[in-house]
Amino acid sequence: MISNKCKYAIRALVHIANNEQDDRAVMTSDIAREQQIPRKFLEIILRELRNNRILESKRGKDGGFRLLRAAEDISLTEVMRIIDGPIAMLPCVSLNYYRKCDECEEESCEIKAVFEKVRDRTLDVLNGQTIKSLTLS
Amino acid sequence: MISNKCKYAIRALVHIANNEQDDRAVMTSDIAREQQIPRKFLEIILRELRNNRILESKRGKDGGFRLLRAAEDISLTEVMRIIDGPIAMLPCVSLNYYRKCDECEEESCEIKAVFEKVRDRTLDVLNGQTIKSLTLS
DNA sequence: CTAAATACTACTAAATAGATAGGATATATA
DNA sequence: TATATATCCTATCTATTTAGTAGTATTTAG
Repeated sequence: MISNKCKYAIRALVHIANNEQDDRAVMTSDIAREQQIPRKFLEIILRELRNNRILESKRGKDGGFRLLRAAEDISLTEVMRIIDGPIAMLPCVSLNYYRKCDECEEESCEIKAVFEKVRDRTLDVLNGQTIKSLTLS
Repeated sequence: MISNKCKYAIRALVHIANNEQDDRAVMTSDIAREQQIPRKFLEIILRELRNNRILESKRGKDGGFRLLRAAEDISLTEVMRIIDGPIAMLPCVSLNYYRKCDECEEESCEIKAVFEKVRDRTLDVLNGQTIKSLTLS
């Protein structure tokens, strides 16, 4: 399962992509209202996306958030990894968050191969997806 | 990510499948030692698998656990669902643990379709796997 | 100056993960 | 029938993660 936080992050980014126009930033409170996301929690999420160079922010009146890159250059996997960490089902088959298992030798691990395949099929689907491909247009 | 508990469960079942012979039950302490799983934690896991009709147990001296069904009739997904619950990445695309999202209308949900595909590709891999297919032989 | 927005720090409550402790119960065998 | 040995069961524990909330500081357009 992905976390609620991650689902919120994706929905927020899609909302921003759908509502960015004329260089106007999109406000947290608008996203929160329309996407039904708790506002203060959303603040944390948007700041995290900004810290990871997915969004840029503008403070003060007429402030808000904008995509830092084009929507088609923000991949779904990048967002998921920022918010939830690894996508793989086992640490020892993770491409971006690899960690050796404590109790098994990898050469002889029976279950590793299966979860490598799961990872590959999962990424086959997710790698093609961007914030752009999730928007209405 | 699957939990450690789930990984332990899979490894324990594979161990039992590899070591069942002459109708002798396999003891918790043997599995714990050879698979490097904390013994008391493993007890809980094995009992849970017994309660879900994956294993049968025998108490007292010469006691232990045996597979209740043939190893090729115990699917990996069944074990994963018993221990960890849903396999899907969103409640609203889960086949066995479906739950509606609070904040989105499913007909117009942008992200649902992607995670349905991930679920299908994941199950393509996992459905073919059984405890038998993970054993040495 | 002021209203309105994000930034930041700190805190909280509930659930889950990953166990451990200790005693009750069953059973093979001497 | 006594005993050693195994599972069964209840309770408890600690740390981490999840999902937020509260309150204040800072920035900025007008």
